[in-house]
Amino acid sequence: MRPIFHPDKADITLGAVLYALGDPVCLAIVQRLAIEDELSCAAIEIPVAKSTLSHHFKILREAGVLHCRKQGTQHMNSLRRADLDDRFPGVLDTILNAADRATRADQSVL
Amino acid sequence: MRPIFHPDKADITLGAVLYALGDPVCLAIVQRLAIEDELSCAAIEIPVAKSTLSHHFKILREAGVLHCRKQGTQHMNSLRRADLDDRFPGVLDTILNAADRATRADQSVL
DNA sequence: TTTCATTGTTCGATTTTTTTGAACTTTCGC
DNA sequence: GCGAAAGTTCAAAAAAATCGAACAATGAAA
Repeated sequence: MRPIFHPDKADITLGAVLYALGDPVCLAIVQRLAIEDELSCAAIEIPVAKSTLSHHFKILREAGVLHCRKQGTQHMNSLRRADLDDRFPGVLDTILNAADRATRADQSVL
Repeated sequence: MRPIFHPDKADITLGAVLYALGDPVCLAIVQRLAIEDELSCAAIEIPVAKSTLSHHFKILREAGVLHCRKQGTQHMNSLRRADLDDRFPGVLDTILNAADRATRADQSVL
């Protein structure tokens, strides 16, 4: 069981973050995490295979978008809000804002 | 020669915009357009095949990120800043801002 | 008006990426 | 220990990106 990798704040690249947010599954995960604070992988109801979801969480984690800690058999995920805001001010917030409005307007990103 | 399709402002979706911006080639195009105002496809020096570039411009255009008008044999492209800002306030600006800072820090998105 | 060069699109093939189910690991509760 | 729950890994299948070649459209040159 090797430790879970997280990039240093300074190593977070805009390209990786945008690539992640550009994926509808990842964006949906981020949207949920924006509300729920901390979630296990299983807690996110998205119609994709377990292995696919696992892959997307890895993308987000390695991009520096979320932090993951093990708790028993679960992986608890949370947004790295402070790090992202420090590195790319406003980016996450404006996107979440827009996503939220789009969702309310019944135009889900999925 | 069929007319060039552009989505109405109201039909621009965040998903499509983020998908486009999440692609390094598209992001590079948008970055250039943020500075240059209007550019032909050929004016953008990016190391991809002509047909690939054409494809990326189409992605951006159909996502509502840029507008394209024909001028002779050329296709002149420009950002749909007002429409994007109206629909998703701050999103384009903060991303361009972050991209610009990343570029200056020699961490090109390409 | 007949070339000819320029600009960009379209098409089919190739390569790359994404998605998936099955098998596996880890951890906890019984 | 045994079995269930939560994720990961792996190899195969499906989907998407990339490319070169052929094509269309326009303007310029002859």
